Amino acid sequence: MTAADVEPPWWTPRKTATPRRALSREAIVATALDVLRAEGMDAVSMRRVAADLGTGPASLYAHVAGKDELLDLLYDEVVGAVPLFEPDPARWKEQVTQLWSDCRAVLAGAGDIARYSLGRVPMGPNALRISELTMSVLRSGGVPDQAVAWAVDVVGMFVTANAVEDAVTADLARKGRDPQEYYDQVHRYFAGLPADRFPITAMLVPQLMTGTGDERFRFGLELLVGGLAALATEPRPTAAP
Amino acid sequence: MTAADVEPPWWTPRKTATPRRALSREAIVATALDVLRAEGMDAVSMRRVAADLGTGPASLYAHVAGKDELLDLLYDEVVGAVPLFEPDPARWKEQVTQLWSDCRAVLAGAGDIARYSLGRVPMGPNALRISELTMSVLRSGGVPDQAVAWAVDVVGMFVTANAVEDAVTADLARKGRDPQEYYDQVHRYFAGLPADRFPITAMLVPQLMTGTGDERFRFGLELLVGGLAALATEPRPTAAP
DNA sequence: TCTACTGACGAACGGTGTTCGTGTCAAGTA
DNA sequence: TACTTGACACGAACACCGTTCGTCAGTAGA
Repeated sequence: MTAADVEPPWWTPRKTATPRRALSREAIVATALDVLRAEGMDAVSMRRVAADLGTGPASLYAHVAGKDELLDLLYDEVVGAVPLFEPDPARWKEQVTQLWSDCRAVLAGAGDIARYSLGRVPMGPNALRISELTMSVLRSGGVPDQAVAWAVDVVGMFVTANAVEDAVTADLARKGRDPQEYYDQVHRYFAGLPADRFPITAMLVPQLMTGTGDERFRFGLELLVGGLAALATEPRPTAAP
Repeated sequence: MTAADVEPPWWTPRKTATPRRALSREAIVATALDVLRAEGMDAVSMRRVAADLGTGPASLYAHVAGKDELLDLLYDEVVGAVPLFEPDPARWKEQVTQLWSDCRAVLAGAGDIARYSLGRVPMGPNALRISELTMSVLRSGGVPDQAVAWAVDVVGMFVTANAVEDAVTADLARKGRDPQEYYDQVHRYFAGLPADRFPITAMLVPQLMTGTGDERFRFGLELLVGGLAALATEPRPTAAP
């Protein structure tokens, strides 16, 4: 983490720079990340993280204000893995699609932490860099400023919600249940619905059950990017002050 | 509830039709709904619902498989308040916009239960009727079947995610914190960001902070509906391709 | 060397979802 | 009418959770 000097004001600063023992904010976040990847959000508890560090839960509170702050830190650590790049106005549509797809992939690959970030607006340094890049790319494509600002919000929601859905099925798989079994159950349920009251649902069962999560994500992303492109005026030169 | 005969197969059926005492699945869901509206999702616990019914938590498990099932039932009860209507092909865009706005309003008005439904696909009878109507309206507008099927998923996510965000701020207000104070804090944070590393974020602070939740929702909805309209093949009464 | 401070941590508080075993009462049967 | 049956009610307990308090120990500064 090279940008730790940009932090929301409500993140409690480390009390001292020279911890006497091995415990530290970084070690706590790293341990929590291990637990998250291995067993999902439900397993990330203060007690569990403390136990993995060989101590008791009370020890964590010297470095982290509480579980909420730990999850904030954890989330920002996760999205730090999203690859950034230089905006290219000629390829702005491909670039936003790439960026948001990467976000989804990174989030879905780190357990169901996306679920936590849904309500709040992520404002850690890494999340901010992603927002900045998103807005930079959209602006270079000629999307109006107000649309750029709101698009970050809207698409952030969409990406997060999609990652949650992905993580839920991944969680299903980890907990031993076969996701295919679940989908089969849903399929049978749809197919058995009374066709007089749910005619279209019954008719569209094949279409409803088609498509991987990724295909559905691409579909929604195209709707959104297409809508933004329709709002764009002339592409403007590279972002200048 | 007039359509209780359409239920997902994993909802545990009531054990008997003649409960000996006042406890029943309906009474449990109704009590949970009261708690949800009054104090939000966090307050909806087995113990709390049981206490409000004048009994202990163990008593609920004869009527409900567990907390997950209770929340499933609760969610479907909530979305039962969304008003339905007859599809009119000439006004399909206004109709979907209306329907999804109503969904958001109903969800946001019932605490933060939207948070729960994010991962799973809602399949209660009331949620199914909304899906059916959505697909009916989209199809009447000439949207291709595959796009119709996926749109239900995508827009469902969008609406739910939006309702969650609304509910979070509403929850903030209920818990005594002034939401304006929070927004001011965010405003100051954005305004204080180093302009050399976050030039666009700094530049767009006014646009980022503008707009009510409803305005932002409308913006995203227009992007999605516009994208769907662009996919429509049938001769459409309104705009031309 | 002494003092002040701060991180570590055992113990406990009040909460959660869920299960077990037992009690109790209403309906069905003889 | 008397008896049996079985579903519902529910107290108690289990295994967790986040968080706080008070104490202890060891280091940094005077």
